[in-house]
Parts: sequence; C-alpha cells; structure tokens
Amino acid sequence: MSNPDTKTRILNEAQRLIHAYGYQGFSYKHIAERLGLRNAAIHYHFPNKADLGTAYVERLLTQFSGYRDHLNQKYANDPVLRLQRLTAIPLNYLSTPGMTCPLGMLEADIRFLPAPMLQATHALGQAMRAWLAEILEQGRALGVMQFHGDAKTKALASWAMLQGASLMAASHDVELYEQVVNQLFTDLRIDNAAQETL
Amino acid sequence: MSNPDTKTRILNEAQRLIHAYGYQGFSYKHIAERLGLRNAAIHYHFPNKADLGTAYVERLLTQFSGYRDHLNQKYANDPVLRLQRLTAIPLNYLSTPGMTCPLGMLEADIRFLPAPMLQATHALGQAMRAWLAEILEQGRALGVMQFHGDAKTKALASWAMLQGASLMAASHDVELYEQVVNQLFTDLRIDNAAQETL
DNA sequence: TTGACAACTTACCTACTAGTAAGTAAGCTT
DNA sequence: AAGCTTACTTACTAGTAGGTAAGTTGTCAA
Repeated sequence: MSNPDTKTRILNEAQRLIHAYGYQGFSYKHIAERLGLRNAAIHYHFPNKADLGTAYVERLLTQFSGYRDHLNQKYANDPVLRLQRLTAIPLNYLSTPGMTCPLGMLEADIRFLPAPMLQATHALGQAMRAWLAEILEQGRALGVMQFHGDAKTKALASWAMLQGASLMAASHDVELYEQVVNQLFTDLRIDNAAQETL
Repeated sequence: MSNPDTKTRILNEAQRLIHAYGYQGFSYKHIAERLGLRNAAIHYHFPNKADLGTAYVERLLTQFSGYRDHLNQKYANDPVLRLQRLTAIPLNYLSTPGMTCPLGMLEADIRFLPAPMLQATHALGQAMRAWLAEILEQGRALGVMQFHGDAKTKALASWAMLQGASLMAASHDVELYEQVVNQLFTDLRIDNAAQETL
C-alpha cells in the first residue's frame, strides 16, 4: 500500500464532517478536497456513502464499548463517577464550536440514514441507554441516587434529555448542555461535592 | 386572484414535507409535483426557500402563541392541565407515522436554516421554554408539582427531554414519547389520577 | 523482467438542486 | 379598448449530488 492510512484519513474526515454538518450535509467532494484526492478515490475505499456512514457508526460503537467496559471495571462501585463520565462524552465534541456530538447528530439525521447505518445507529443508542439504566439502577441500590419509577424508563427519559441538550447546545453554546447535566444531577439528588469534579 | 389560496396550499404542503423530511429534505420540485404546479410557480409566491421556511416558522409561532394564550386564560389556575396540553402538542404530529414534530425537527436541522428562519426558530423555542418555566413555577408555588433547583433550569432540562423524546419517537414509535412524558410527570410528583386524563 | 495487484486519476453520467428570464392568458381598472 | 397586474408556464442556467468505467502508476513477488 502506497499510503496505508488513506482509508482511515477518509473515515476521520468523514467523522469531522458528519459532526459538523450531519450525514446528509457532507459529500464525497468535501472529503476529497480536504484530503487532496479525487471524488473517485473515496469511492474506491468506500464504494458508496452508506458504506462510509456505516463504518463511521461501527467505529463509534467500538470506541464506546471499549470506554464503557473500561469504566465499568475501573469504577465498578461508583455509579456517580460513571454517570459523570457518561454525561461528559458529548463535551468532547461540543467543545469545538459548531460541532455536534454523535448522540444528537445521528438522531437528527435518522430519516436520511441508509438501512445498514440505521441498524448500527440503533445498536449504539441501545447500548448507551442500557448502560445508563445499569448505572441508575446501581446508584439507587447503593443509595447515592434517588428517583421514582422504573430505572429503564428513567434512563430513557434522561437519555432523551441529554440528546436534546446536546442538539440545543450545538446551536447555542456548551454551557446549555452543562446546565442540563447539572439539573439531571440535582434531580437525582447527587450531592454537590461529587458534582464539582465533573 | 384566480386562485386565492395557492400560496396557502404551498405553505401547507411545505409544512407537511418539512415535518416528514426536514427543511433541507424537501425541494420546490416536491411541492410543485404534489400541487400540480411548476417549479417557478413556487418561486413566484416565495422567491426563495428561506422565504418559504420563514413563513412556515412564523405561522407556527402565531399558532403557538394563540394556543398558549388560550390555555393560559382557560386554565389560569391549573398548571398541571397546562403542562399536559403542552406535552401533548408533539403528539398531534407524531401520530402520523414518519412525521416529526416541529420542536425536534427544527432543532435537528438548525445547521441548515437560513438566517431569518433561524431567528424565527429561536424565538419560537424561547417562547415555548418560557411558557414551560412559567407553568413549572406556578405548579411548585401551588404545591401540585415538586422539583429542585431553579424553575428556568428545570424548564430547560425538561424542554431538552421533550425535544429529544420527540426526535426518538419519530424514528421508533410514539409510545416512546409517551413514556418519557410519564416519567416527567412522575419526576414532578404529579399524582397519577390527573395523569390519566393525558 | 514480467505480471499482478493496490491505489489511485481522468473523464464521464444521470439526477437533482435552487433560482431566473421571458412569455402568456385572464381579469381588473380606467 | 388600453394598459396594468396577477398568476402562472416554458425553458433554461449553474452548481452539486452520488456513482462508474477505464486508464495510469508504483510496489512487490515470482
């Protein structure tokens, strides 16, 4: 291979563009121009846009799974810390102005996603909601979080909140997302001292 | 005027298409085909796409303001009922499969909105959040709702939740939105009897 | 040194986008 | 009847989209 990581560079650039403009907001031409390639070169590595999009989501899923497993092991008995890390994920993206986090982004563009990409996206969403439910359940069991109703439903609602907040933050400012996360912690009656370390 | 309401028919069709596919997901061609007109006829009534989009949001804002004022008058002393009506708004849209409610839709497409449309959208969002904050504040004052922290922040978080939920519901099913609304009511410690009437 | 393969490029295609210029037919106004 | 206006149509533009077929170049293995 003359340039072993062109494929990776394409994927990286696609990710950047997806986070900035969404799935249907970027084109092969955009990638080609940024990387000094021609349109057809992208098609060589990713025959069609759905392949590229699916590769992007699958990489996200792999990254997320690794991070989740790592935190589950490292902070096995500290659901509050794990929740802090979970809610901090979008901040990595939102800190760059004009960038949305994948959470909200994919949900916003969901109508345009090709079938295989949609499937991968649903898998990612489900994995994240399941993790959140697990954290909440343990938090309540240990007495460090308080909430009413089923943990899964609470996780779903909290998830919707984070997703909505990350979308709003992308078009306003990051501070908005932080306010919502603070409210989430307040609602869960997590004491402020722990919240400070966020 | 030979056909006085062509303009309105265009706006109606644009609304339908925006709710189904988003702002950048519909074209003049789609409208023209549905209405048996030519592309240029749309341009005659709405010189460019931004004009059409802005007209759509402004009509939404007018409709919302009217509805809010009406409910504020009718249920001036019943914030729970007003909250139920507010959270029921997206259901009108979500009940048709494949349709998103304007709430989530506009937020999802926000990166593509032309300036004047963006302004109108922000005005609409702010109006709805302000109304929600007002309802929550009154609810807590009357002792029919319970929550911690500032009412405005709680409104922001709840708003993010509803927005996220309406987006998710559009790609899954309405029941998901209803679950999230139920959780919101549970979190606010609103008694179940009242909730039944939702 | 030949051949195969990887990693491209050139050149092209069809479909669609928003938008425009010019023309037309009907109706209203004076 | 003349002229203006409304509400369009026909025909077009420039630009972008995703995608493809065929050719080119460099590297490596036999």
